[in-house]
Amino acid sequence: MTQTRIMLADDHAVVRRGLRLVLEGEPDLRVVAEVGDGAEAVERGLRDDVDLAVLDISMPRMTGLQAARELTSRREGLRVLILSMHDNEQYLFEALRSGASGYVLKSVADRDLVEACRATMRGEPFLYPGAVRALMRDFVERARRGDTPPDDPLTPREVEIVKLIAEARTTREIAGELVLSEKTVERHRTNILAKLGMRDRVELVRYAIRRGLVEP
Amino acid sequence: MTQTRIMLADDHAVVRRGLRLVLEGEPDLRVVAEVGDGAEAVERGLRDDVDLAVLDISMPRMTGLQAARELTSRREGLRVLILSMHDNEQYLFEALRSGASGYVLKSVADRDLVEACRATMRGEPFLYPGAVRALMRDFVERARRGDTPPDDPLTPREVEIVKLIAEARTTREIAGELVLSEKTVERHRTNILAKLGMRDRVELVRYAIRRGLVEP
DNA sequence: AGCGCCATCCGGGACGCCCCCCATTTGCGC
DNA sequence: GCGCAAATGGGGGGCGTCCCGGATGGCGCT
Repeated sequence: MTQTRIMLADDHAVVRRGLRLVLEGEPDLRVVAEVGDGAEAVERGLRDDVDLAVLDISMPRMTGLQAARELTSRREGLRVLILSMHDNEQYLFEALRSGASGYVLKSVADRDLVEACRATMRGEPFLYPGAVRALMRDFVERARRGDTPPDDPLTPREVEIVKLIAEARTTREIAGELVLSEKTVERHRTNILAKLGMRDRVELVRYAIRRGLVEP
Repeated sequence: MTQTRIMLADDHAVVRRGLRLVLEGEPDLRVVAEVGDGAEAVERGLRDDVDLAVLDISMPRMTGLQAARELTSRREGLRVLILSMHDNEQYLFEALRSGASGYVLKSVADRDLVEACRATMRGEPFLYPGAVRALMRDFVERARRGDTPPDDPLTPREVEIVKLIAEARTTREIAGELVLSEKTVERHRTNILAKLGMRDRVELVRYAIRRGLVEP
C-alpha cells in the first residue's frame, strides 16, 4: 500500500508535534519531515521523497505562501496544503494563487485536516466550510459591483503605496510625495505585506509588475 | 532670443558653482535651478521651466541615472545630459539606456560642456571622444563573438547574485545557497548596484525582470 | 614580471526596512 | 448609535541593506 509522504512546516515545534500526532494516526499518511521555516521548507520540499507539503503561513525567513509559490513552480507534482492561523480568511485568495491545492484552518477538527490531505492528494481542492462561504460572498460581492479588479485585497490607498514602492521610492520619499508621515507609510507597507503574505519590498515589486501596476 | 533653461544636479555645491560659471558665460544658456540630489532633480525637473537637465551620476537619495529614467519617461521633451566622474566609461551604456541625450566627463574642457548642451538641445547626441572610442570598441568586440548578450556589464557571478536577489532572497540566504560569506554577497551587490547606477534591491528586481533573468 | 580584472573575505557604521505595541479620526453599513 | 474598516500617527527595537576602506589569491594579457 502506498502512503502519502508528508512534510510539516511550522515554526512552533508544539504545533508540528500536534499535527504529526493527528496524521500518524492514519495508516495512509506518514510524516517524513519537519521543518521550522519557509526557506527550509523549500529546500526540503524539493526532494522527491515528499508528496505533500503542509505549510503554515507565518514563518520566519520565508512565509508559507512564498514557499508554496517556490515549491509548486519548481517541482511539478508536489501538492501543497496551506495552514492558516485562527479563522482569518484574509490570505485565502492569495494562497490559492500561490498554487496551493488546499487551505485549512489550524482550529478545524482533526477530521478535516486528514480529509484535506486525502482530498489534496486526489487532486481535489479542499476548503474549510468558512472558506467556501467566503469565496461565495466574494463572488456575489464582485458580481454586484462588476467594476472591481479580479482579485486584490488592497485598498486604493495601499495600491498607491505599492506603486511607489515598486518604483524604488524610499519610505521618506513616499511620505514626502503623498504628504504623509513616514510612520503612516510604514504602517501601510506592513499591512500590505501582511495581506499578501510577503516578506519585503522585493516580493512586492514582482507582485506589482505581475498586476501591471508598474512597468518592469 | 530664446535661451536654453538649464537645471544643474550635483551633490557638491562647488561643482555646481563651477558648472554655472562656465554656462553663464554663454548668452544662449541660462541656469534656472540647482539641486543637490536625484530626488530633488526629478521633482524640480518635472516643472516646465527647465529645458535641459544636467545630472551627475552619483548623488544621494537617487542616482543621476535613475533620475534620468524618471524624467525622460515622465516628461516628454525634456533633454538630459549625464555628467560622469573622472574618465570612467562604465556607466556610458546604462546612461544611454536611461534616455540621456548626452554623456560628458566632468574633466572635459569647458568648451565641450557648452557644445554638449547645444548639441543636446538640437536633438543630437553628444559623446566625448573617449566615449565614441568605447562605443566602437564595444561594437567590434560584440561583432567578433556575436553570441554575447547585447549589453550587460555584469560578470557571471554577479548575474547569479542578481537572480537570487530578484527572487527575494536575503543576503544570508544567498550566502547560504552559494556557500559564501555574507560579506562577499554584500560586496557583489554593492558592485552590481554601482555598475548599473542603481540604489537598491528594488531597482535590481526590475532590471532582472527586464533582462529576463527572472520571472515577474 | 607587472597590470588589470574577478572573486573572495573582513570590520564598522549609517540608515532604511520591518515589526510590535499603542492611539485617533473619518465614513460606511446595519 | 455601534461596530468596523480605512487612514492616519507615535515609540521603540531588531535586523537587513548599503557604503566605506581595506586585503588576498588567481587568471589572462602584455
